[in-house]
Amino acid sequence: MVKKTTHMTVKDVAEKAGVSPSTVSRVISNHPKISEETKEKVLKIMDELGYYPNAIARSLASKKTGTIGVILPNRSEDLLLNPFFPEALRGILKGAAAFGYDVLLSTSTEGKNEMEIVKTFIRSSKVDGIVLMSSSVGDESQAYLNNIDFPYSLIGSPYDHKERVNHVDNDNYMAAYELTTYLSMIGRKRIALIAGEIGQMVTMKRVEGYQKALMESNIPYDEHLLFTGKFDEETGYTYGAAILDMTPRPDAIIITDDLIAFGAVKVFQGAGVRIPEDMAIASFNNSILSRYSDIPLTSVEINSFELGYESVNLLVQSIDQGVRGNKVIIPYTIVKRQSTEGHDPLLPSPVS
Amino acid sequence: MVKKTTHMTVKDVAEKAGVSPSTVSRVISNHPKISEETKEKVLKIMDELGYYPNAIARSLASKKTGTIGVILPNRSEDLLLNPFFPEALRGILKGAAAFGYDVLLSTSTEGKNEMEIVKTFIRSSKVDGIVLMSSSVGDESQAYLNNIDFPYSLIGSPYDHKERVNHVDNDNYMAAYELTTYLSMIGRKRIALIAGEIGQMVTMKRVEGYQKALMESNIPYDEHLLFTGKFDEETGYTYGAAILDMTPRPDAIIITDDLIAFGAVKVFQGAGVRIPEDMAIASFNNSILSRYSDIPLTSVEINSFELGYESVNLLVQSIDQGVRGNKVIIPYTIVKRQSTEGHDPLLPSPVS
DNA sequence: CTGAAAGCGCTTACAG
DNA sequence: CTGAAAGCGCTTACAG
Repeated sequence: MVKKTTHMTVKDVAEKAGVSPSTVSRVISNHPKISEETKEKVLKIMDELGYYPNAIARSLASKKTGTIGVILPNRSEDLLLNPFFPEALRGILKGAAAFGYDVLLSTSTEGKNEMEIVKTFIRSSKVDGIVLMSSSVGDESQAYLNNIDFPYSLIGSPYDHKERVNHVDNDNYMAAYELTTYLSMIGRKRIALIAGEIGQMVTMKRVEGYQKALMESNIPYDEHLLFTGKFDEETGYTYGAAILDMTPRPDAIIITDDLIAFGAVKVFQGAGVRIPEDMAIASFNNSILSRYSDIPLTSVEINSFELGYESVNLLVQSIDQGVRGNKVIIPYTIVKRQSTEGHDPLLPSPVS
Repeated sequence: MVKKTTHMTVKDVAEKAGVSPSTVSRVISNHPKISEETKEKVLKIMDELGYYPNAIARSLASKKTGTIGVILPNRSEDLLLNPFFPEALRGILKGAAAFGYDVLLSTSTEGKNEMEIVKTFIRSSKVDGIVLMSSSVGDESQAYLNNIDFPYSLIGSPYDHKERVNHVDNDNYMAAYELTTYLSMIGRKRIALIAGEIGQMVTMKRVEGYQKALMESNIPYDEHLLFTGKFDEETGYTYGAAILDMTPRPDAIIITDDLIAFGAVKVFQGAGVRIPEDMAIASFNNSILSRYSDIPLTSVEINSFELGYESVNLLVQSIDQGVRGNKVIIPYTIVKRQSTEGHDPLLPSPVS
């Protein structure tokens, strides 16, 4: 066991190099107007001494932390089951690395709501900016951040003040529109929609796209075919069963998440309903689940990684240049599989 | 848009409350020997002023950050596809919240190796302790941390200095032993093993348990039946195909990760090999994939969440009380499903 | 139980 | 291009 070496400071380096602490500091931050000569010299000493700048002290003096705060939705199941979050987080981490930031993650406390966490991050001066990983109607965090004009970016669409909020999203309206139109094109007449939480902006957009497509396909919108629950399997069971019992029964369902879709598929399989012959199913997120499922699911690839990466890009612009209201749209792709297309289940499913 | 309120400081609070900054500081940190009276008074002023302590300044003065650093494996695919990491991370976040710590996540830089990230976290004084999410043989991070005696805990088993390293793990030796024995009991004679990366401690342990069980079941260990690759589907394809071509062909495979197992299953299905009749398959992690798969997989539930949670518990003890060498074993469960048990695939698969 | 003082390790106008 | 000085907002022996 080696003794913990007492930490070197700028002062130590300065003395050894025969310069002032200010100069050492300038070398650390790569200040432009410092002579190559002294820079080299100081750098050499720093290396010799094994010096490394204390980030905390730098933060206190400079009022920059080099850290971004990432707010995960507090409902912990999301992080667990829904591949969207790890995948988007991976994009965020990649982005943070690329732009030279560290990532502070919100810790999921039961009682505390999201806004409390945001407030704490900011008031304790631990972060330079914030990424909000989901957006719901009337979101308090967004309101707070807009109000104090703190740099942040949003994965999803702002519920308000769109012109001021940096955000990255898919065109969920179009995605749902296209998906619905596709189902109509393959001959489906009664198309139901099972959505995750109604309060989410993403849900709103998808419902709108769905309604618009129905209208253009001359299928009357029937509010009894619209179900909203949670982003879990349970929701799929529940509404799958409800749909099963309807007369006339829908012949297609759009489901806003693969996990929900699984619940529904299970119900239909149990009841001997053939997919896609009797019931076409199309969902969102194109998670690994949708590929490996018993019946591979048609699903919308939303490119979660890109969503995460770009959220950091936007945030960094917001921090460095005060940018507000920037918007990035990430393309989606509808990946068609057996649950709508049908094909011999013994053949390997199309890998996309 | 409201002007960003200039931040209150201890000094402001002190003046308004008619006490010294020292006293305010003691109220903040809930110092024991402070009179209830002054405490109340100061608390009230803090509230009135909307004061919130600056965490950075506290850190600098106190040399405690209230933050733990979590090191994700840098191979980014892991985080993406393998449900172990998000689930363990969820446990870590929960633990951090419970013990009052924030979580700083390692950002995945291509070039930087894990130890560099650990070093940077520590030398920049950004964290009080570190959680290492995986352990491999000859792990440099562990060596470094042991050497400077910095508080950390490990998910997995230390490759060295077991007596000094706080760690939390399953009994992977026993898990593999039991799983192998089980396959032998149901009549399998040639049991292959496909493992993730050989350098991982977890792989070593499982291989040992497997070998021991074979011996006790009077099945000769055949090194040609041991395959090591990566934690991905590809590995499953490759070695699944290799096993398919063997004569005599194995009649069972233990696979150390559900994702790898999927690759293998796909190969066998494509070749018309019946599972489990011709080939029993058992894997690890009991991920959501193993339940939803075409053929539900027998898999070992390792309780990733608990692993994560306990790693933080250990770490906090290490930080606060200087504890070293504590060890926690998290129980595992073998969840038996169709891939070894067989049953009518039309029946709903057993949910566990 | 409370205060005055020094200090944590940097950065940054300011002046030259 | 470089240095002296003040300061970032707290904490913590020390003394009383």
